[in-house]
Amino acid sequence: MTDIIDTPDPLTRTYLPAQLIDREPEQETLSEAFAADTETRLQHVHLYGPRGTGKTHLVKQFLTTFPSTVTTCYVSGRPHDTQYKVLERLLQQLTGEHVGTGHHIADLQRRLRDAVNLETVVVIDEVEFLLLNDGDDLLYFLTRLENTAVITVSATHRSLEPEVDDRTYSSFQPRVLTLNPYTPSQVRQILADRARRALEPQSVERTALSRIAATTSNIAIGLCWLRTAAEAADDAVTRSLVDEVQSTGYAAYVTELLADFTPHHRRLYDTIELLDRDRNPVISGAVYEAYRDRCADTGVEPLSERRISDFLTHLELLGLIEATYHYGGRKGKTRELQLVDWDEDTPSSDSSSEER
DNA sequence: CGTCCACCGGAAAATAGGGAGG
DNA sequence: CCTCCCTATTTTCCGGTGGACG
Repeated sequence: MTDIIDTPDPLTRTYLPAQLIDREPEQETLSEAFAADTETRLQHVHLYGPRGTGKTHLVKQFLTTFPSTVTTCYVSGRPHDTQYKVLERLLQQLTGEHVGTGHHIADLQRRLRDAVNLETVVVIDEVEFLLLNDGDDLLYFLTRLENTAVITVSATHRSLEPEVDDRTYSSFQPRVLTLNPYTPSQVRQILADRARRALEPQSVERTALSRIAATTSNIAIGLCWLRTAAEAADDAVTRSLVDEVQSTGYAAYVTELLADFTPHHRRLYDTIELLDRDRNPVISGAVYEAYRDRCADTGVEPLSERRISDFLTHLELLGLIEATYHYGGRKGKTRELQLVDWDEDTPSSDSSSEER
């Protein structure tokens, strides 16, 4: 049993490649928005792109291009889903001071206002979680700050206009940037690049990558899948090995996504996965009942139905489940839930692997 | 045309924690 | 230590929804 993994880093989602593949136009647009000659006022930007299109990488890469006269901050709205948490994080990044809990929001806002005497660029990644949980107060505050440009990033909202108050949007007025999903050949190229950096030379079959690329355009899924295959490989990642570990790879992706959430999120997801075996939509009430039973089996105190309703929305925002909302009608007011079929067009006996 | 499905989702309150000043 | 302020998480409460069925 030989290990074909030399350096695991490039196969993880936190790995930031020095060069992004096929995102030059977007990098261009970003630089334009912040070009020195566009008046004195910094421009706000909203970046939209489905999961696994390289939003976070693009924006992090972009932050490194600023001269030292500009301060940059990066915060993700997923763990930091309240105004308070984001402000706390920003203060820590800007001034190094660590504020605990228990202070007034207005107090943190005042301290932050004092801290941004230099030009500052603030990125709020996965902003949909912040908006869902705590509304747009923070966005209103930040976009009205002097010397500060805000870059919001979302995998779910193409525009934030319908999501925030009019007064917030009017001070935000972002330039909107959209990332399109990668094409299969781009996915293959990106995965090949990562594999070359992480694995032994010649250890990945070309058709193995094609198989992944033909199944998903989400790079994060692709990476998990490839990594899972590489970990299981004896001496090479073959196409059949990739087929073999397909569901394990996706499971690893789910686990990675849910790692930032509570064990109840995980339990809830597992519950739906079980109910979804027959691929029929299931309504939220039934999901809650099954969840409660599951808790009873494991001796865990279940959360309330209202709370779980919010957690279902989280899973939906993560792109793990699909929900059809019924606001009344014969079915009453409810949601029909289903796992996302991420590998819908998985070719069971495929002969049309793209080759070039 | 009235009724009913079934829980969405807003609001308030309960609970548990921390910080600052007396 | 007490008091009074804050945030965070979860529970409790409940009005409201609209198409199909009778």
